[in-house]
Amino acid sequence: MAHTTTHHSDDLAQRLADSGLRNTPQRELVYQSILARRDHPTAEEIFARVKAEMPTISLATVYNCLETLIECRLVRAVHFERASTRYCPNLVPHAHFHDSKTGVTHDIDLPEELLAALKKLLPEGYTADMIDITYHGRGAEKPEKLKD
Amino acid sequence: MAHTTTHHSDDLAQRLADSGLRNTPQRELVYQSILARRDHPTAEEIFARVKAEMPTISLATVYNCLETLIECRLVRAVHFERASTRYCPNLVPHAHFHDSKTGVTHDIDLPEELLAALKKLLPEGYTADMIDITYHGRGAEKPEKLKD
DNA sequence: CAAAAACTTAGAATCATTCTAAGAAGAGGG
DNA sequence: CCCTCTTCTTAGAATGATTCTAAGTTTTTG
Repeated sequence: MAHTTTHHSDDLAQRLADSGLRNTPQRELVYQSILARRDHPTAEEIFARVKAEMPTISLATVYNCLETLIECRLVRAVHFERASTRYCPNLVPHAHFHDSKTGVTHDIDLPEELLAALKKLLPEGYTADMIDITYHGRGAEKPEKLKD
Repeated sequence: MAHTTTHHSDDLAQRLADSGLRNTPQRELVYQSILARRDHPTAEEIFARVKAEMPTISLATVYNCLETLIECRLVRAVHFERASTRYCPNLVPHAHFHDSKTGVTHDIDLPEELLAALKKLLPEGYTADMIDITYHGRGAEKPEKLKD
């Protein structure tokens, strides 16, 4: 089996096939444009990069391709919870659990030592004013008496 | 010093005064409406609740009051990073550090044991598909060679 | 090749949020 | 009290990211 330098493209083709999806030039290009740099581009930025190679591509297609790549687990979306901002009077440091089935969010208390451990992961000279932690998952089948 | 049941209102008045801001019926009402329940309402939901008491209040005012409350550290915004979603090809579990000075985001590796510790905080029966961790703060004064 | 299915496209639509410009309300000084 | 300055509130317009729609293309399969 000959290995080429297009290793990641093979990944893409494989993953798409696994999901019963087609490999298209647009998907390939969007994927490559994300892999090309170790940054965190927005859809608009990706659109700009990709347009240089394929001037006819549309922004909608870029969004579509990104969604496909996320489905195939080749790319992660960073702030993907794009619903409305929510406001919270609980000022004790805590995390949020977002139930993807019900849409309900509730608070999870954070022990001091965990926060300390998280802060230790930062490189020298970096300081965190706050750490935003959100779990995404499912609650218990038999719902607890926790509220939104 | 006589303590009343309007403890939280006093908090508000105090905090506003500390920041050189006025205490208004709108700010009071928005604050009370968040304290009233232990949930995570959106601006629209707060608007709806508050409108019942003060039908002339506007959505813009609700947004303004919320911003004021956040300034005074009486309320937290949950998904406040409302810029564009960013996409990231790094599939190893990692956190993000968001530099509020430069707007730059970079990856922070997460040790397995820390993830395990986070998962242990969940109540019985809760499972997390993913945990989104974002630090907000400032990088080193002498910038490292880390990229966006 | 024909028909169905999967994709792409441009532009309209949506939704949360912010901006703008004008009007009200409170604080202080005379 | 009245004036003026500053702070707030308001309605509606504007913005910006994303999604939807409807039509056109490409691919696949029979």
